[in-house]
Amino acid sequence: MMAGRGTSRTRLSRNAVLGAAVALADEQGVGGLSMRTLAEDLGVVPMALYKHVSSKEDLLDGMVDMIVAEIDPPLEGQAWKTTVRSRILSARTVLQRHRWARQVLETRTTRTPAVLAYTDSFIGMFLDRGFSVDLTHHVMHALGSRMWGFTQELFDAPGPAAGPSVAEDARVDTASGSAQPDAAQLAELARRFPNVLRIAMASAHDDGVVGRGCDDQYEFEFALDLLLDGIEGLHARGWTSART
Amino acid sequence: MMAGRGTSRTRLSRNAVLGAAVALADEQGVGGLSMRTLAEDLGVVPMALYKHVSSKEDLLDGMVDMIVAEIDPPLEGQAWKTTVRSRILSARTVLQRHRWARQVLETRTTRTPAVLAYTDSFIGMFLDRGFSVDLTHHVMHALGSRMWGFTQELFDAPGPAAGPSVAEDARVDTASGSAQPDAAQLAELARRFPNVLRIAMASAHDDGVVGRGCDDQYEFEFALDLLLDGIEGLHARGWTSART
DNA sequence: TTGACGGGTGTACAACGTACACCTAGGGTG
DNA sequence: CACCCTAGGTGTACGTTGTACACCCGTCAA
Repeated sequence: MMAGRGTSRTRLSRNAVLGAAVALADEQGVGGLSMRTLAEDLGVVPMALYKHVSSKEDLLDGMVDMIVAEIDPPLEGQAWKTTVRSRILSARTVLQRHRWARQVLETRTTRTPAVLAYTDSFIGMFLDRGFSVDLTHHVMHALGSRMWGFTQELFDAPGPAAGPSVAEDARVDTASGSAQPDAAQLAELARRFPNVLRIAMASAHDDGVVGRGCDDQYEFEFALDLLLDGIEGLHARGWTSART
Repeated sequence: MMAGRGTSRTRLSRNAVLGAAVALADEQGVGGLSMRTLAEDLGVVPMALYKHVSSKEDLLDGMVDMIVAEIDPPLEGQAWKTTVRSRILSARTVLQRHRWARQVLETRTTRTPAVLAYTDSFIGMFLDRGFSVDLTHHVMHALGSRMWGFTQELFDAPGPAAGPSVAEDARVDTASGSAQPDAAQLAELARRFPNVLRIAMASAHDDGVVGRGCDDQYEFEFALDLLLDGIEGLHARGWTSART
């Protein structure tokens, strides 16, 4: 008796759990997503989830991975501007579809492989079209808040994510300091995320291609001035959005 | 016995509570801020806080108000660009000083009077320098993510915040729909936040000064294209940040 | 047949936000 | 002076959260 509940007792899986979590967050918001509500949603006891997800943090990381996968791949054979533009707009529609995502992303500290892969591909759209590493670096910072809020902490401590699934016990942990990634990890990193590495290397030593290393303040002002200069131009020529 | 704890038992106040909360969040992060830890910090029992703060939500709103007050007022008698630029940079240093703020702002739904006042003054920097309502509208959207993340939900449902202190039971509440602000509230609103109102009115009926009403998608693309055009220019002329 | 093991269960605990009843010090009024 | 009213701090208690730990069962390899 009490065998299942209507539907046949199909086994759970990490994907099933993540999928249900995303669906639940979509309709209830992130506030309505607890291990208990999610478990009930799956017709299972709360602790069952921990066989597929190591913690709620891990669950949220997995959910982010899922929606990152929804972002369209970059267009092929188009001008950089077209490609970047459509990619960003695709990311935006994904974030619109999952309105909890912005809030969740804001709290995430671990970069999972899926997120790194997206970032890497994103950087590639510039580098592959002949952008300099220097300019690409600044452009990524400028676009960050549009892509979504990954800002300064992108390039320091790239260690955490190397495994084929989710990093095991990886956590960035305030002031650990001793987490030096070993050579094997670095090599794996270089193979899978070459563009990230190029950018990271360039900003590591300030004698490199990038003028003054990675200065948050500078990055911020770079993006800001870009906006302001554009605005100034519109204002000067009496721009208006109306067809008039 | 147990009268106070070293220091004389000074009475609490809303400001004292908020100040302690900000200080605690500054050093512990928002995760380390609970009603219990905050109470202990103040040498008081948790429930005592509720005499000065109606809920934790209210506490967070108050904390936001506190740091908004730290942002410098706009410069007088300067070009709009100088004024806006320095104001945004001031806001940025405040957010750097209180690193929990970004995360908290992302979850806030109620706009308190202090926040509205800041926004209003911000809009004024453009309007007072001769910017059109139309352009100012779009510019505010474009700068939003830089100022901080108030985005589309700025202009719909302006009701909540009218009282001299914090709005009493105001909450935006999903799909309430029946919360029509009465005339008195509107008048008060118009008196204290005239610029907000002008922008809001303009986007309310699409025959107004703003071309197509307030279309989120359009706003997003507006800001995006501003950035992209600027980037394109830099790329074309081989821009680099190095002194070389 | 057996034994290991992947995966669902049950109980339990600490920490959270906060409702509710209570007590108490201090000050305005008779 | 006696009064009591009230602003503000206290104590207890409840429901909800994440999750540790022990358990148990169904499936498959040997």
